[in-house]
Amino acid sequence: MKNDLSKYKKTAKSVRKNQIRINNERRILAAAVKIFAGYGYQGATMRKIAEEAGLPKANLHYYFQTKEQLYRQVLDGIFKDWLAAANTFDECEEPVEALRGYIETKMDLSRKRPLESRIWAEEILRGAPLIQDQLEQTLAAWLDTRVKRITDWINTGTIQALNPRILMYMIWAVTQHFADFESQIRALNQQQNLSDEQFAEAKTQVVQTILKGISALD
Amino acid sequence: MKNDLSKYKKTAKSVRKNQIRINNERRILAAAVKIFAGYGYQGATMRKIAEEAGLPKANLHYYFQTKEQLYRQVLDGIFKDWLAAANTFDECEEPVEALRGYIETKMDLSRKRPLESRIWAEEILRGAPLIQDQLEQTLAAWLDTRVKRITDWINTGTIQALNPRILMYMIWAVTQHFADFESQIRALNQQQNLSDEQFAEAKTQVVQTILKGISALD
DNA sequence: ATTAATCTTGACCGTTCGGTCAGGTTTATT
DNA sequence: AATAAACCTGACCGAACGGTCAAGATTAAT
Repeated sequence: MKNDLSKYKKTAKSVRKNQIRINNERRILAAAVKIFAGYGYQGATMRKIAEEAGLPKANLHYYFQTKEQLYRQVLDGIFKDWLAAANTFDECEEPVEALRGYIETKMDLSRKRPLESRIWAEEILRGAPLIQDQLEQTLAAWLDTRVKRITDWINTGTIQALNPRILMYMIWAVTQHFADFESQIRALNQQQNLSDEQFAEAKTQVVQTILKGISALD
Repeated sequence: MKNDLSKYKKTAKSVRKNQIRINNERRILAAAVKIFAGYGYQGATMRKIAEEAGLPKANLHYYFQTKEQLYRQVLDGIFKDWLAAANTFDECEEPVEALRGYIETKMDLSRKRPLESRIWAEEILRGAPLIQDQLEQTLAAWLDTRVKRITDWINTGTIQALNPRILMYMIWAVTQHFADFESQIRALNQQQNLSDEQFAEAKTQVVQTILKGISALD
């Protein structure tokens, strides 16, 4: 019960966590993202994370009781980022701009946070043992709402008839591929990561191909 | 040196491996595919693979000296399947049918061999530590040749101008997504894997979207 | 200044890992 | 029938794992 948050209710000042705790939790989480992304859940060790964070291993267990709990918090952070990006889907009324904005946001996320994308991908690859509930509830609800929007577009003749779910799977697949398969792309690009120019070209082509593919352009 | 193959050169009959060896290697490899796909390289243990194969753990080490060597053979098998599928790209002269055939073959492979696709994906996710050479040589050479074909199509005006590499990345991303992210798709499909009908629909839509997206249709 | 709460950490623990090996059994060769 | 080659496996090993703990150091509250 060392980390029981109820202890903070005693004084008004400590309703907010101590600065020491805030700093160390942040350091540990940042290190955990790097190590989980680089080695996977099983391959990551508390020792490696501790080294990356510059703290003794026992200190990690003071802030996060178990490796699984630390991993869960990392996943929670990733899911929040994902949902924030997902909301860009609703910013435009019109299908072309809504889809373009969403695809571009997802591409930017892959570019800026590839480690998080890889942790997510590995979790799904392993059968989503820890996030199945979130997928079946939060993600499924999010998808259902967007499926309805796309269905409306189809019914009003704004875009061609298609299965909206499969469209979303395609968008997720392509955008996340640039983060998840980065090492393969690098091996096929003279052992160099995509430059900013190359990535910008990829982003444009992905948007164009998908929008054109569903007859939303021309 | 127990497994040194030179021992088979002694007699004409044993140039071919014994049936016992053939059978056991096959059993172990099949079990290894299941376990590596389900738990990842680090999460997979020789004990789990032995249980799945119905053999004592020490017997695995008789046929495959180390876990890494067993894993390498699994990866080699996957790469061979991948290359076989890749050759369907060259079966048609014409871009629409060449691309359609390749996309459909990749979709079928994801449907029939999802475990292998996931093992491959995890290896890439981890930075391709064991297959970097194959990516940089065999795969890069394969891609270069197909890039030239696509460039010819562009130059003759058969398809619109685009970056052929990015097109291939998109095809790989989308087709493999149906194997690699199966658990996510299941969570979004009432906890049911895609039925044959649903998968057939996905296959059609993926082909249509990509071909239309590069202005190869209509 | 004193006390209480929080933070820090080296040393340690039981478990499981990949891998080894001696010695027995089965199969192939002559 | 005898010999050799190949196969089988329970018991074992050192290393590394996640996690614990007591005791000291630091910070916050009074």
